[in-house]
Amino acid sequence: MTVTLADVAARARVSPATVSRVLNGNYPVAAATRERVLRAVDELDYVLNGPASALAAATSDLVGILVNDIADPFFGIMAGAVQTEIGGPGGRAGGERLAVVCNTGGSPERELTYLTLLQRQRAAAVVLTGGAVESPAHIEAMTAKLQRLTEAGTRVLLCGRPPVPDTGAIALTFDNRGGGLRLTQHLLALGHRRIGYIAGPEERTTTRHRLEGHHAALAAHDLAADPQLTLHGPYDRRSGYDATLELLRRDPGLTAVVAANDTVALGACAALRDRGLRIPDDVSVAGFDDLPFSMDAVPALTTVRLPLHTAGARAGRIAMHREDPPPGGIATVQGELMVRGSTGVPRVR
Amino acid sequence: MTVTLADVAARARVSPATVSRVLNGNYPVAAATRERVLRAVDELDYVLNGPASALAAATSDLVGILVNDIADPFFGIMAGAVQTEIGGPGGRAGGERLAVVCNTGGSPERELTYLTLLQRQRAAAVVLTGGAVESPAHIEAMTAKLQRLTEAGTRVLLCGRPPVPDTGAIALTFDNRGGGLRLTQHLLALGHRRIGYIAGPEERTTTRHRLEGHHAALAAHDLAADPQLTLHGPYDRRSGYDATLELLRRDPGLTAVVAANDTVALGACAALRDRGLRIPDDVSVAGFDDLPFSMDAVPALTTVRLPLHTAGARAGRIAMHREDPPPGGIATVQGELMVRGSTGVPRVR
DNA sequence: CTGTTAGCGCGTTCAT
DNA sequence: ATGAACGCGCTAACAG
Repeated sequence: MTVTLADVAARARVSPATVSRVLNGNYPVAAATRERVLRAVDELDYVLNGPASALAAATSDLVGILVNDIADPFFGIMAGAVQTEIGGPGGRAGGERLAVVCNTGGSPERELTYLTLLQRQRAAAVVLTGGAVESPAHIEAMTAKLQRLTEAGTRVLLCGRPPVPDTGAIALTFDNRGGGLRLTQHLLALGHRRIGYIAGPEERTTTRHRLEGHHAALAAHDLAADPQLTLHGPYDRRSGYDATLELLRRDPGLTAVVAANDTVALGACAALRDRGLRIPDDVSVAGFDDLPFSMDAVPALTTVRLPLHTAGARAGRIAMHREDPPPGGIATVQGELMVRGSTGVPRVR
Repeated sequence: MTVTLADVAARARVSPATVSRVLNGNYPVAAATRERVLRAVDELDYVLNGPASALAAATSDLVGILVNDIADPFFGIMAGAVQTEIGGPGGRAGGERLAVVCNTGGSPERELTYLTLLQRQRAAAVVLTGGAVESPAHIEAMTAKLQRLTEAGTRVLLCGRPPVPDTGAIALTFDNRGGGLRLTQHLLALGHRRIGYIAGPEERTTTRHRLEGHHAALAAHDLAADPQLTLHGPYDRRSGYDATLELLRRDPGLTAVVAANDTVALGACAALRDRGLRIPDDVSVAGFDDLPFSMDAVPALTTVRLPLHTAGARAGRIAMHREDPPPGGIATVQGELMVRGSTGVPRVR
């Protein structure tokens, strides 16, 4: 029924091994016979059997990419960058890798399950993006799983994620703490003192690090963070909207809101507008990530730009052994403070 | 080195066949022996070899999703919806499918190459999203390729894409024409007569259909489309920005701009603001798709909502045979006009 | 440079 | 309900 390598070999009057060599292009083959083989391939419309090939060669051309939410450009940009670098379709043969993008939805269980699935596929590499859940149980399970993967020869990259010690995983970590620090420094320098903070989901590294930066900036001004002015929520618009209303309720004298990311910040802006407050005249707003839409917000969003594309591309190259891993297997990637129209000096009262 | 099914069998003191049966859960196995097997699996940390399994069973648990740009939420939302429905990680065994998201970048060649790669992996299903390139050569190549795939037992879904006749592919098509029609009708009803149109890339079905709707609405008012007021460009902010400036140059009396999609519309808004024009007082702006950020634009964007999530989810279910295909294998999905603040009556001059 | 020979690890008959 | 044996389609030695 379906055409196999043997069929091609028969038609080209060569051995199956020769066909395999032509297709993989790893061994020398006479130009004439190669031509015959390729012609036979075309004539028969032959398509290599991936699973069989992977089984025999004990390798695979699959690369896994784990993301929290594929619909969020934060992850889409990184995933896209990884994919362009792992050697997507280009020339006729070889080196063509398929990216398996796995949506964990932020669930630790699904994260582990997907890793098992990728291990099952004998993936060539796995790139984990976004923050990690910090529960001890999950950390332990992840450590074991990543160990198993690297031992099996799968290259493991952590992109925008803290290192996982003793696993052989290579980490390109975002400096969320530093970014959060500079952002709040900026607000403090403008004169803000009563700053609301809409944090991300609890028990996640990204949330904690950004918040730590915020606290560090406050501490440098001898200010303590008011626990009443810190709310947690998911990375969506709704969270920013609701949290902002709640913050205003708790402290109507608020002059600035720092959001977990740009999407949340957009929700915050909407809530402020609905309350009749002007940005930044009445309340300043800051985001994080600098997603593409942030510069088109009105006013444009002050935020911390993360080099998502660059980091993803680098992760992809390292995964494919086309670039050396950073010394010690760990690199910290800095964010850049982007001051735009959504932040200004606090109103005088 | 690596643990195989035989190792598990030995430890559980059963035959490899029994282990296989336990793992796949398709044949009756005594509860006691099943327990022994599962214990052995855990103790040995056994992970099934996907390629070997796929080779022997001649099936795969991979599902391909083709998108133009994974960083664009338009595609991210659909891809995420497909993925939730194809049976991601859930219970212990079986039914766990991996979504292979392939970024074509809008290139016909890469689209075909990815399809070959997926065919090579013997993918269980393939979902193609977004518009199609309309060149005769590509249509012919696609027809052949999709035929080949469906013949090989791969379920092919077109999500937000026109049908490809004679291929067995199931199509859930967006009514881009109707959406474009209603959008321009809305502007005409407001009194606009000089409307600029920033179309998507040329030679694509989505671009053509939305434009056709625009023209149909104009024709219904006995208006002809001014070719000078239609510009083509990619689906990005920059295109909207540049095209808007060019449109204003060609016709400073313009009262409305219709954009290929919301992202382009955001660029258009930015250009208008930079020119000192108010929205919608001086110029109305309309987008398409209703991506999440569109309601947070200032003013909120008038646009056509496409049920991206719903359509993706349905495509996923049909792909997995969990829902019947539409009659004739073709369904048209309507968009909904969302009138918001970015459109209003034209200025009086 | 090319053909021959063995598996890769698993699913699936066929027996029992 | 379980075991034995074969083959899925391909790659990787090893000859020649």
